[in-house]
Amino acid sequence: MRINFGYVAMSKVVKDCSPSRTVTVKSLSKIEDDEVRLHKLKSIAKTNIKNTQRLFYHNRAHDIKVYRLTSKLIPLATHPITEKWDWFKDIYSDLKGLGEYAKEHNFRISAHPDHYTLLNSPKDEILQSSLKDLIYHYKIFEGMGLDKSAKLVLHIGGSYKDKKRSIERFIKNFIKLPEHLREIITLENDDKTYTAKEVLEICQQVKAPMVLDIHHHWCNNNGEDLSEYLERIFETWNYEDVPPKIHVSSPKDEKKFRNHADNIDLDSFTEFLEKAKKINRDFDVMIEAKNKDVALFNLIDDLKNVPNIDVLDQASIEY
DNA sequence: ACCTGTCAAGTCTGG
DNA sequence: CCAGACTTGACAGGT
Repeated sequence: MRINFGYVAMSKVVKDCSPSRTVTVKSLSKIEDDEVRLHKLKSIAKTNIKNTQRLFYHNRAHDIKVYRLTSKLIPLATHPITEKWDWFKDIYSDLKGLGEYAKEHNFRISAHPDHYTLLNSPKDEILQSSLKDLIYHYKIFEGMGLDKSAKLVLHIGGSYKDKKRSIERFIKNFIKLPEHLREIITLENDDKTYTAKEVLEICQQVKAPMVLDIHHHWCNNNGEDLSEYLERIFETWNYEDVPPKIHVSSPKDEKKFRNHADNIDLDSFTEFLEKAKKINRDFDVMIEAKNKDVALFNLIDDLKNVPNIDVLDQASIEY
């Protein structure tokens, strides 16, 4: 089975290449002239896209096919202060070029709306702003010309003191989403509230692919053994054009167990590979480590010394 | 050039 | 009921 590795948003190798530059609401509101204000937003957005393109060149040079876009590509895109700004029109040609490169090199693109995007909030205004955020991410993919193989990764949300009803509310709201949004959403287990088993059940019910986060599973489980669920988790991807994806990170330390370490611990990763071997199916690994792409290269280096593993190129292995 | 407090957003906990 | 933690890259103001 073949495993492709990727990383999140920014590189530790390419310098001065943030795709997430922004501006604060405070400093933006100090600008009186509308034109100057729009220019500020527009130039930050363009810089972010340009830097993402530079990261794409870097990814191409290092055989990296799996990449998560920053959610902050367009500064304050869903904030009321930019309401009058038609950002899509201003940067469409830049986005289009970015997407063409991604498609040309078969990149597998994803994005991860942050934890303020909550489809199961009991408050309608939170649901509405979450919807707005999903639409924002969709427009980025759309502008890039990506098809539904580009995925959004979401968590289920809060428990609101009644997990059962909160799951029901999630499902109700998820099903109501327009088709074009629903078909790009994948659901991930989190480190505090919704376990891998619970998310799997939701995924099966709403027919969404599940992204398994191994680190989150260690933080939050009811004693379930992953190997019992792995096959069914991967099966949620059966109708997709892309292989299943998992998230991999290592705990910072015993005390700050939920925090991400700089790099990936080899032993726990190979332990997972043993379990995955039984299913014998290709999958993608999103490395979520402080050292970003460097952590990916470090892990690949470590894997070179593991028996039965062939390192195919700088970012993929055969096992 | 470097340092430090602050930042759009929600939820949960502890006081 | 409210303040603070959560988490984290980047801004912004100061030196």
